[in-house]
Amino acid sequence: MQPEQKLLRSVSLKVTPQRTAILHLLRESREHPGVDKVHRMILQKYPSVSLATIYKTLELFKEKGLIQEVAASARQVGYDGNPEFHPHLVCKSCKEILDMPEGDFPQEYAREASEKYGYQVKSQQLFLYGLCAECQEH
Amino acid sequence: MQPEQKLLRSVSLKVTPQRTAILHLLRESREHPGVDKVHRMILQKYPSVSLATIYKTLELFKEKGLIQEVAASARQVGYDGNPEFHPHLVCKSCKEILDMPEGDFPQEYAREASEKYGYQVKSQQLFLYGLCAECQEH
DNA sequence: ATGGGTGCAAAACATTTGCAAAAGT
DNA sequence: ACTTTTGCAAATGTTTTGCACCCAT
Repeated sequence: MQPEQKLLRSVSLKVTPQRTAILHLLRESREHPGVDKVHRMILQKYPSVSLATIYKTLELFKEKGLIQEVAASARQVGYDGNPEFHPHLVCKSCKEILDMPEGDFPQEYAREASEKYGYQVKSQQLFLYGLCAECQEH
Repeated sequence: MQPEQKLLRSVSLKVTPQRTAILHLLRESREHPGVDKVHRMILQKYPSVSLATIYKTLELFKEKGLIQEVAASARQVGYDGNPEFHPHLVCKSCKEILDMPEGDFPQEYAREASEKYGYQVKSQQLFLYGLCAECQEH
């Protein structure tokens, strides 16, 4: 059985081809596509999937913790099939979002948030904005 | 002369009451209001300012580096009158975004991005999501 | 005087909703 | 059989645009 099907079951969601495909897509790809791009990619295999389903599915996956939403900016929101928190590199030119899986998140900020502000920190996001190697040359 | 007027001049923008008020608002407040909230706040002093002006002005200020856009999530985008990069605490319950000005940004990630991925890092954002002290009690 | 800025209304775009039919358990 | 999910179309919400008038320099 595909790992996506196991994952869907594990959060008590019904297994449908659409869901399996969307989850598979996000878990495989190094990209963090937005709603529209996910739709276009899914359309290649399932030509009748509607945009509304993509919206509903991504929201659901996010709630269930299967994926994470990556808001690099107001106009660039992507979805990451890896729900673990890891830094993201965002190229301002080509807009690609790259994972930087190495290195744990710094815990000192979470500790400071807790000690100084009484915050109960649940998750973190670190974005590094700049130019990727490719785009520096052009 | 108000510091906002100096700032506007320093980036060669004409000084208008609308711009002065918007910039002042963002620099004073601890909040990081979104487009709509900025509009409502400005409306109290200048009842005829249009939403379109708010959009145009915020975009312009961002380009000029007078403010920074803070995208805590796809549905929560705010504007911060302090363009320096500092960690942000985001309460998932009350949606408030709090600055955490203390502590420099970790440079190790930027260095790693540069060394391993050839990135030229221009800026960073760190978000800590959780519950603020207030919201933990309710 | 003139170039840039503003407000309005319309256009474009993005997201959400309700519902009937289809599919999963 | 029962419930959930899907796709459609409409509704809603958000952001952008073009343009005439106004204002800061």
